Amino acid sequence: MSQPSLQTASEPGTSLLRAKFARDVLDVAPECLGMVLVAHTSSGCTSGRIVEVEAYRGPEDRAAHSYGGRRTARTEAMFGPPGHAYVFVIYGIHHHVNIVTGAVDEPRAVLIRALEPLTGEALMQTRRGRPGRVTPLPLTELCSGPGKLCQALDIDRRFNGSDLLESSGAPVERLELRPGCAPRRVGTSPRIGIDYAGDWAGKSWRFYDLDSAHVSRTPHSSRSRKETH
DNA sequence: TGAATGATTTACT
DNA sequence: GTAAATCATTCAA
Repeated sequence: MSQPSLQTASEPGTSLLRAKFARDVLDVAPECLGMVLVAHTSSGCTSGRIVEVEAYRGPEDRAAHSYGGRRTARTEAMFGPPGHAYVFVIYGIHHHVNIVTGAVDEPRAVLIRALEPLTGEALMQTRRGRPGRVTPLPLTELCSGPGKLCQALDIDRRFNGSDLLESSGAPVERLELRPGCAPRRVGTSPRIGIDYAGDWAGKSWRFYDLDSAHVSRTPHSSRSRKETH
């Protein structure tokens, strides 16, 4: 435990922060809680604090797209350097965004499942609004799911493979990950929507801020918890 | 070339 | 509680 946490990383460049993401995805995932995801797009800037994530652990994890080392056009970004984005489409409708972890050729990643909106709430409402809806969505419904937050922040595959840690010289449209404030208490649970993965579905590789009202769902009887300080 | 399948969300009963 | 929406991606042929 001699390594500083993601939250306290301060550096002129990005090499130190990137080194954090080069570690095992199971160590990195809970430390992503509290970090801030910022989306700079042509229509404006939106951001949110990460309050829920899941770890997908490369070739041995049957729930991961890279299970068995499957390296395809879709999963290519997961084999790239840590600190980059892996964005994919699910159900032909929704986008999901991950933070690539581990060394190059280790296809492991942290799925971002929920955010607490910080900036650009009006823009999020516009993007998340459905035709016919008159009243705005509750704040807790804007980014409380992996598909919802991608819609709110206008994240799609144009960000696939992009560097989340390098902001200088970046294109106008970019995704950025910044250090933030770690949660007081971290809850764990099995991952959502991967029942097909057999024994791997039982692993408690979902991590969330126990004190946040912005998680995608609060487990009915989750007793697993751990204090962070 | 074609069939099967989702790391989901939303609306509806 | 159940079901529809909707298509990129994968894999078999």
